[in-house]
Amino acid sequence: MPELPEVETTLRGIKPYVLHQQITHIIVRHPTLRWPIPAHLDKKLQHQQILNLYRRAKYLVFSCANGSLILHLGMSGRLRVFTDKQPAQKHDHVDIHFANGACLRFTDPRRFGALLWTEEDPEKHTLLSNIGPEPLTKAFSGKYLWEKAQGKKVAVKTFIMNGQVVAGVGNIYATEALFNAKIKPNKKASSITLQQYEALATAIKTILKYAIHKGGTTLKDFYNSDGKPGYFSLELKVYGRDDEQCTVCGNKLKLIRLAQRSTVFCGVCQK
DNA sequence: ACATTGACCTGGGAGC
DNA sequence: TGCTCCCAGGTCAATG
Repeated sequence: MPELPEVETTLRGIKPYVLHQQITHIIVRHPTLRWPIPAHLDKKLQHQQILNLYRRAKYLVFSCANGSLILHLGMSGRLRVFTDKQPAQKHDHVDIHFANGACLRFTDPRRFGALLWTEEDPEKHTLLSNIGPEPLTKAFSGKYLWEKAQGKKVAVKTFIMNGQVVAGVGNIYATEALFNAKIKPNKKASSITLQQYEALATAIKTILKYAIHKGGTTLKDFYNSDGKPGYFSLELKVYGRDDEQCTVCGNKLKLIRLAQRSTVFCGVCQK
């Protein structure tokens, strides 16, 4: 499920219940995720306090005195907090229990998610060390994108979905941002002008902020909840709307595939 | 260095 | 009802 706004919303939802709390034990029911959960994770985490909890790209980092847990939700992962006993369902793979009685539960039907342990600076871990700037920081700008795109022949959509270019822009928000910036997704990255990249950087920031704002209204869904979080309350203008009419010009929206990902756009509005 | 494709998994919906 | 096929919000690893 998660794109950056959903991961950010998850972070904000669980933070009040787990930050500064001490772990009593963890239960691993299904250790084969994208990579195996380290066998010694329980021993490493036992009795540790969560000293810091933050998001980098779509990764969540739980820092303790002796190392850090790096967690990714993959395509279908969820985290929820329980304070009462809830029987584990089919895809509830990991529980992290805290001294305050809270249980942080990781659920992931497709098991593309990951829980890894590192004892170095998490930023130096191979998964995090080559990631581009966070899209909601000043370092991410139209000028940055334009400079980075020089000599790049990939489609502009594929370019902005590359985590080494910018962190955490997934298929939905890439598709939507390109529509808002009026850029055709299959154009070569190097052919996009500085002015267009400025519009694109602005569109990415605006839509991510808006989606996080929307997600913020559903924070309760991470606590003692069986229901699905309110992802996608966002009104999407093109994603998933192929063959429907463009909301701006009425033209029929087209579906193409770029780097094996569905891509919807308006052939009239996007140049 | 860059670009493309395969791989990892399960579930849900369309079509027959 | 049930089978087969295709698709899904990610991204690393291998290959050209």
